[in-house]
Amino acid sequence: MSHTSYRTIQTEVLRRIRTRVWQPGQIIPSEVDLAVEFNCARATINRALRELAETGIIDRRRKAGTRVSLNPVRKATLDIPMTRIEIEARGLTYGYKMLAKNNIPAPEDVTVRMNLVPLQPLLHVKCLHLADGKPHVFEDRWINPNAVSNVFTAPFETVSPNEWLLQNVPISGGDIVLTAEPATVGDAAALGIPKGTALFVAERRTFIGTDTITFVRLAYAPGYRMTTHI
Amino acid sequence: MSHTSYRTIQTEVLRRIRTRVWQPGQIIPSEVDLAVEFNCARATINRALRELAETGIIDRRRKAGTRVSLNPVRKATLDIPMTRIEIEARGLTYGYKMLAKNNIPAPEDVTVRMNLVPLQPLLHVKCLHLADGKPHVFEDRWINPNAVSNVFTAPFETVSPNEWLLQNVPISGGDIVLTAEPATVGDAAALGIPKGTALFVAERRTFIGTDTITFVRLAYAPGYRMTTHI
DNA sequence: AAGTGGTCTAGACCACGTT
DNA sequence: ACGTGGTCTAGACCACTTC
Repeated sequence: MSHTSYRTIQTEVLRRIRTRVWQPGQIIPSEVDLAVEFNCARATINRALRELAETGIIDRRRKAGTRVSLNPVRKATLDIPMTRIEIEARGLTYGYKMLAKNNIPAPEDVTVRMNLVPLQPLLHVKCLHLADGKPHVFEDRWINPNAVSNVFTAPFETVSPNEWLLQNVPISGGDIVLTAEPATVGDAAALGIPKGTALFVAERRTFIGTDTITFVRLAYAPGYRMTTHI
Repeated sequence: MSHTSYRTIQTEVLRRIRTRVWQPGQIIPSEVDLAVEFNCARATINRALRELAETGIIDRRRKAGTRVSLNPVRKATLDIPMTRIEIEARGLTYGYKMLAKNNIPAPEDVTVRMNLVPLQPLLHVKCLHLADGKPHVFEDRWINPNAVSNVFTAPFETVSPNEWLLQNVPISGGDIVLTAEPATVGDAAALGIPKGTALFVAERRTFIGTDTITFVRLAYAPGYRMTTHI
């Protein structure tokens, strides 16, 4: 009996859950018991179960023990690569075009989302990412110059804000909102589609500590699919 | 010097990356070196770095060492709860209504997506989830009776297919596609909106081993936001 | 009070990939 | 060949929560 890896244990635990040997809501044996059964160290059991708990398959609480999740909140992981990488990965040619760059007071809905004082001047950049020459996503971005002191030196004419920021700004966190919206006049013009077309839109905020670095709205050309697996 | 936890190490590593002490693409010290520096066991360093690698912050390869990721593929985790839970969590009253149930040959696009032979009879269920009495999401689902033998006994008149399947079918995996689509005639009728309205749509496949259990298209009422954080 | 998971240690061997 | 991360062990102490 050698090589009782944590992966082996995960597989067996999943099998028991799938085949209803361990039913939803039911408690499963403790780490110590499982270590005896699988003839391995408790740390190995711990790693196996800890990872399963992270995916929502089981619930663990001290003293209360480990249970098969009644409501397996399926956790899906979205990979959000840089647009250029995403396009090149499909074997298409990436293109980039800056449409506008201004330092202007931001509208209220933007300053609210960014937790900034109203009418604060922000760097506003609009640009377009292309795949094989066709519009792929229209980017409308606001950048807080107070959080990115050297942003005015950035060559957004040739480098997309996302790539420049990734290389030049430390990031501590962010959030993403995914919606479907009818194309605005601006979306329609940039993507070359009729106004009102159903668009997949991602809005992303990025923080460093408590400061908002940037807020970006990405409007994807019709037909875009965001995929993930469980 | 006690209590050098893996979280402490993660925080310090992130600080060094954020402050450019360790720059993108640059190699960082080995686990052994870091264990000496932080005065802790290598296993502790390993756990700290392994978790950071899972989030895409750093890249690790045997022999090659650990590097600050050049292209930090941001991994966002989507929580996909049952619709009832999602609605109740907002303090709204959940409602459910089955609209149709048939055992009929599936259209080709469905059988293709499900890896089944064309025209195979499948259980087709349409239903509506409501929040405070208003349509929240329209569900159009196909279920493979060969993978779910007792599906014809399921009381879909009162229990949503998702909840019944979760309790009665072992699941091994699946995938999700998120898109924006104009409302079809069917979407419009079910959700009480004009045809062509931009809708957020999730299509989900669920497998047990190599068999497809179910394919579902979820069309969310306008205004729906799927949120996540990094 | 007691049981369970959470974490840490010191050491070991192995797998992989660079050299 | 050799250095790095990947994993496992046996033991320990701690933190939390239920009883």
